[in-house]
Amino acid sequence: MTMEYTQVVRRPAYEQVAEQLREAILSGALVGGSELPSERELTDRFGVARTTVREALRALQAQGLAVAERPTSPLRVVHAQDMSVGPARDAFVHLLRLGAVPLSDLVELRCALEGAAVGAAAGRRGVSLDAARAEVDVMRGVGDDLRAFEQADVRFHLALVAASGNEALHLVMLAVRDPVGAHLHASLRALEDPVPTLK
Amino acid sequence: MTMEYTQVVRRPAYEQVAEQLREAILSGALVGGSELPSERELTDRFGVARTTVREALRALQAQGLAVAERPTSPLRVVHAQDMSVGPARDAFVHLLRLGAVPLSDLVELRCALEGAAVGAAAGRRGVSLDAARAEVDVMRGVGDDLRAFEQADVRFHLALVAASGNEALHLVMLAVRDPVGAHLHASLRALEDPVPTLK
DNA sequence: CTCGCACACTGGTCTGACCACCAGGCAAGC
DNA sequence: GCTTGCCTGGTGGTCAGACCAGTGTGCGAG
Repeated sequence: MTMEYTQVVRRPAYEQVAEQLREAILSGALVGGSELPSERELTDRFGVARTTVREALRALQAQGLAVAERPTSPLRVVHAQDMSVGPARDAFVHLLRLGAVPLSDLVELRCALEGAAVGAAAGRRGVSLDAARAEVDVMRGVGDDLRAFEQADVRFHLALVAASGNEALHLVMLAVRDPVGAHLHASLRALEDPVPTLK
Repeated sequence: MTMEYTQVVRRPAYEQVAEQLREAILSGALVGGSELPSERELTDRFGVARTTVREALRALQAQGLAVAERPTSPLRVVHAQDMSVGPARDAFVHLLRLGAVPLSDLVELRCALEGAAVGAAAGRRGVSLDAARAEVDVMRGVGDDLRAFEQADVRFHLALVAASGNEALHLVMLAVRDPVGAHLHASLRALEDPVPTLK
């Protein structure tokens, strides 16, 4: 018979440790807000060296699943509600800076988000759009101050999605805000200072 | 006079190393697809121990900025076009599993995305919606097979955003797809197997 | 021209040590 | 009583040095 062979997989130990810890956090076995076991204890539990454990922890940290209040203090499991922005936003920032996504696409995405937000907000009772309206007034009043206009604009977008009560919309808007803002800033600077600051 | 004090900041070395490498990648100083310097060389360049360098590399890896083709092979700087899905999708998966974002919100987000996608696709010439239409036909034909229906549905959503040519829409849709799919699967399984598999 | 071995890399892992920092306990001082 | 100050144990941060297992390369033997 023809034997079925499978690819040999060699996964580094630090990855396996990270994987197990990640699963423990996502499954709720490690409660949000609580302290992770100390590095030395994890060393014992997993039967690997401390360096290995530390590499795994750095990965979890980069993904936002573990956070350190202060440097030199034990890592804590992230709280569900704190989790939101960090990693997702970073991912968008990276994508934009790498040029994988044009700015115009992001703006279009933002439009889509807020269209949906308005719809969702309209369907909820007791929702106040005052915050959003206030920003519109600000924008009307700033005149030629492009920066003030832009900032009010950003707050307007956020106020809209916040009113919708949709966490996912809010989150993506938050993630999109910084990259878009950074690009706008760069564009404004280029307008005001025709000579680019070449290194 | 009252002296102005500022908080003392202590940033770990591994973080500073990661920061510098991150900036080098995002700024293009390290070209996408090229190999990162070896750990030992980075050790010399940054003047830190190899363990420190490795912790920094694990962080970059977790963020998707550096990738290893095989384990035990040098890390490569991520290609802009490859960057897209990984980290952002992971972030959504984590958010959903942590319960920070209800599934309904994600579905609503998906609706918004594809509304925008249809609009964008309509504005482009030479765009074919055939792929999307085909999936609709599939969904019409599957009858009671919920799984097949669901898979066609996912492909339909993706085909729509792909037709729009908007990278940002496409990206977010990709990021949302897996988490939504996983939850739907779990729900389906719960329907078919009324007795939850308690540990 | 090819085969095969040695060598020079790479990342992966471990050991064991030292440091700075922080919190708790506890005793000496007010 | 309360404060002050020290000591101590535990934490993360960092280091140097070592070994291993893979991998690619080049050079010499056949």
